[in-house]
Amino acid sequence: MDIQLFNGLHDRLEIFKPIQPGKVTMYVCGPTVYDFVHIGNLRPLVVFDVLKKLFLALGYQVHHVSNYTDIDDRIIEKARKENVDEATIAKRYIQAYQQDVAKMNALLPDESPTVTEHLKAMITFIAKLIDEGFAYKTPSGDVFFRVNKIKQYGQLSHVDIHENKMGARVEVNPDKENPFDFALWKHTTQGITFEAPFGKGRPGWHTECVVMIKETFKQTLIDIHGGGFDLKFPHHENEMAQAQAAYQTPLANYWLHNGFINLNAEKMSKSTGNIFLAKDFLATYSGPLLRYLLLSTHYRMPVNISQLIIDNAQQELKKIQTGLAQLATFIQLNGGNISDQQAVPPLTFLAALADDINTSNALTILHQTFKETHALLRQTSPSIEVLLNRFFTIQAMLSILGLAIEFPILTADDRQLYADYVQAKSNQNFGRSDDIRKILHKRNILF
RNA sequence: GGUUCCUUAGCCAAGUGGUAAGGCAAUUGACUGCAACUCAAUCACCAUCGGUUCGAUUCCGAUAGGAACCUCCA
Repeated sequence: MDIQLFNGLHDRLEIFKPIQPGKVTMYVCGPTVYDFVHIGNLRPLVVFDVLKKLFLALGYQVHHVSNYTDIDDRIIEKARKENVDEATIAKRYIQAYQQDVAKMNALLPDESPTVTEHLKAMITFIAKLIDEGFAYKTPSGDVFFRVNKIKQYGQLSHVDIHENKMGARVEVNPDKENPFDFALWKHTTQGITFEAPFGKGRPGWHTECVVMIKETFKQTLIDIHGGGFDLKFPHHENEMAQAQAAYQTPLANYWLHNGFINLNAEKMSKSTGNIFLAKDFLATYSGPLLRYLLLSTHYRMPVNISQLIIDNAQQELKKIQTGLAQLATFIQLNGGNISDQQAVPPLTFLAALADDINTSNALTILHQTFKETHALLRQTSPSIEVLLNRFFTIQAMLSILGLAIEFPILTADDRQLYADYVQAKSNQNFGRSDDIRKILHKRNILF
């Protein structure tokens, strides 16, 4: 099955062709660990997790890397404020992030490199760019990339370096040869600093991903590079420019960007306080709910979050939860054995996801399957074998979508209680049957 | 100013050059001891105005409204 992806490099849908047949190399820009992440930070996590699971389901071998930016001005600032070192801050928020990832039921990347681990390689990389004339040192000690040397610059984000509209909003550093030139190395004496042949300082953000890709994949060109839309410029454009300079490659063949999550129809922003931290959402609601919310919209479209929309999604998710629990219960009460079993999701389901990760359509197929299954359950004596088949099919779909939906595994006590319930009802002892019903309802067995 | 993008029923949302998937909510009916669950049925002139076309929600242009990026940002 062909996978079609919207490639931001060419702004069109393209059939995915891996560099090596059957293998996918995928790098997703990870969080800067200076604070707790908000729910928007979790969108790329979900999008690329589904894509990864699709690749795996289709038999690809996936090498997935996602970094932590652990050297950054905001981290340094926070460390100074709290009077601790930068590593303490980074460690704290990496741990917090990982807890969120676990709750979102996302597969961990195969590698999660950090800037501090790859500093030496970054310094070597920057030195090479200077040697080859792609970068220059300014009197103040910064090292800038020379965008004029890259004829493809602007390919990804459609910026025109000759238009020179930059500086309309921000004062341009007079040391820059071109306003679009960006820092590879910042000379500084504040916060954590590192020794380099071109001076004491710390690396700029855009270099880390280029270097980490080379270091982790041992390749200068990978298949997929992903991240949020806002990363397109300047971050990804600048990564690509460095790769063009150092490796003569565009760094990745497919550049994927997810849309934003808005809160009450406004961009999430710390300064305005319009922000929903992931840990708060996950504590108030659940991982599956956030997953469901994100999956119901195409990944390139914005998602708006409001109380109304959350409530709505909760209703929808409840249907799936109820449906799965009912199916699981019925099968077990009728002698079926629900144990782990491999099942293949419907072809239509995979095809939906293979069509530029159309999770919305994939959910439609999930809903259809539930509807058909409910119809089966209403029959007088449905085939357990057929129902089991349905159950595993649904499980396979949920697994790719990453929706961790719980269902009951009946204990002897559950079974006895259920038998009592049926008995009480047939004896028209409704007081007792209602009591038992309440217990079974709590156990996710009766509804 | 430059560059992207969006506008589909009360809500969420997919999609296509030949007259609109799916879900939630709602209404009606069935099932039930009563409920719940579930099932069935009902529920859209695809922002506006032009153009191209035998035919446009789908392509092109304009208008209105909204968003993002151009500065750290998922």
